[in-house]
Amino acid sequence: MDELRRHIEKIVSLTEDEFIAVKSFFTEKQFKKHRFLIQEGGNATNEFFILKGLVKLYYTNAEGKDHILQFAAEDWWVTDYNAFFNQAAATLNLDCLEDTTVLSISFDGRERLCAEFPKMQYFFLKKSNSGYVALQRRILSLLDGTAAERYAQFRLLYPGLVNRVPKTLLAAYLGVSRETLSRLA
Amino acid sequence: MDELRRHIEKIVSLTEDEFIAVKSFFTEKQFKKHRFLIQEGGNATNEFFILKGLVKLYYTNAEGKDHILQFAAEDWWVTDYNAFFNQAAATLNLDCLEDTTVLSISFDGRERLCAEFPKMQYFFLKKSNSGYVALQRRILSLLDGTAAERYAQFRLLYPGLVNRVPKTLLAAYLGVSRETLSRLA
DNA sequence: GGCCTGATGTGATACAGGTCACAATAAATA
DNA sequence: TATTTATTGTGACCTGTATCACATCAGGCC
Repeated sequence: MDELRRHIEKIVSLTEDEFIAVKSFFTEKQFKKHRFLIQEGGNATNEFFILKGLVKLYYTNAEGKDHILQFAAEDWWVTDYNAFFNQAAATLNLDCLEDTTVLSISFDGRERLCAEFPKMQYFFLKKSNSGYVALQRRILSLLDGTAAERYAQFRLLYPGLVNRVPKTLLAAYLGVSRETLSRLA
Repeated sequence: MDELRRHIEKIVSLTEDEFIAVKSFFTEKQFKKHRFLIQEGGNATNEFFILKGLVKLYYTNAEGKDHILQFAAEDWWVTDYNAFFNQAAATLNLDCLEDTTVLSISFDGRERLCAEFPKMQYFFLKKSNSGYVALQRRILSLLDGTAAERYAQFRLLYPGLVNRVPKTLLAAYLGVSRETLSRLA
C-alpha cells in the first residue's frame, strides 16, 4: 500500500489521515498468471493500480489477432478506459503475464474520491494528461517510424520490460509480425 | 464566447457569475490562414479553444515529412500538450488551414482556473479522459486497420472534416501516402 | 524423467503501400 | 487578367513487412 502513497506523493502530498481515507477506496486483489482482470464483453467497473506483477491490455480483432494497447507493471494504472469511463461493456481484454497484485478502485469510488479530495482529482488530471501525451508519442512513432525504430524506441523507453515480455507480445505491441521483430533483434 | 459556455455546460453547469469569472481567464485571438499558433522550438504557453476555423497540429520529421496528430475545428481544444504541460519547448507545429478565431488560455491561467473552480478541474479531467480514449482508438486503428479501413473510419468519425481538409493532409493524418489515399477514394 | 506448450529463429514467397514521375486542374495572389 | 502555387489523379516500379512453413529449444507440468 505504501507504493500507492509514494506514487501519489510524486504529484500531491497527503497527510497521514488523508492517505488513510484515500486508501479506504481501494481493495487489494491477487491474480495468478493467465487470469483475466477484464474480458471483452464483460464489465470494466474497476481501475487497477499494479502493486506487483505484469499485465497486458489488448484488443482481439475479428480474425483473432491481438493488438496490445498497454503493458502495465508496478506503479502503472490500467483498465479498459473506454468501458470504465462510460460504464459500458468492455471491448478489451486484460490478463496477467505474471502473478499479479493490484489495488482496485471502482468507477463510483473514484468519482467520490475525486469529489471529496480535490487533490486526488488534481492527481488523476495530471496522470490523464501525461497519459494523453504518451499516446500521442506512440501515434507519432507508428506514423513516422519503421519497425526497427519503434523497437529501438521501446527499448529506450521501457528497458525494464524488454526482458520481461516475450518477443511475440512485444511484436503485438509494436505493430509488427513476430517474425519481422525476430529478424530485427 | 457563448460557444465556450455551451461547450463547458455539456459536462458541468455554471451560474452566470461563474461563467463570467471563467471567461476572464481567456483571451480571444484571430489568425489568418497559414499563420502559426505554435512553432517547433518555440513556446507553447497557451492552450486554444477553437471558436471558428480549422487548424492542424503536426510533427515534421528529420526528412521534412509531416505527420498530423490532430485537426481542430469549432469546439475543439488544441495545443502541443507535451510542451504545454511540461512548460517545455514545442516539438510540434500548429497552423491554420482557414482563418481562425480562438480563445486562448495560458498554462498558469488554466492551473489557477482549476484551483479556483473544482468544477472546471472536473471538466478538464473529463476532457482529458475522453481524449485519452480517442487516442487509444486511433492507435488500434493504426495497429489493426488497413489504409482503406482507416480512411473509412475517419469518414465515419469526422464526416464534417472530410470535405474541409485537402486529401494530402488527410493522408498525413491517416499515415498513408497521398497517392495511395487517392487510389482509395 | 518424459511430454507438451510456448518462445524464438529463419527461409521462401506474396503483397500493400511507398516512391518517383508526369499531367491536369483549381485556387490563390500580384 | 496573368502567374504562381496547391491539389488531385494515375502509371510504373520498388521495398518493407506479412504470411506460411519448418525447425529448435526452454520451461512447466504429469
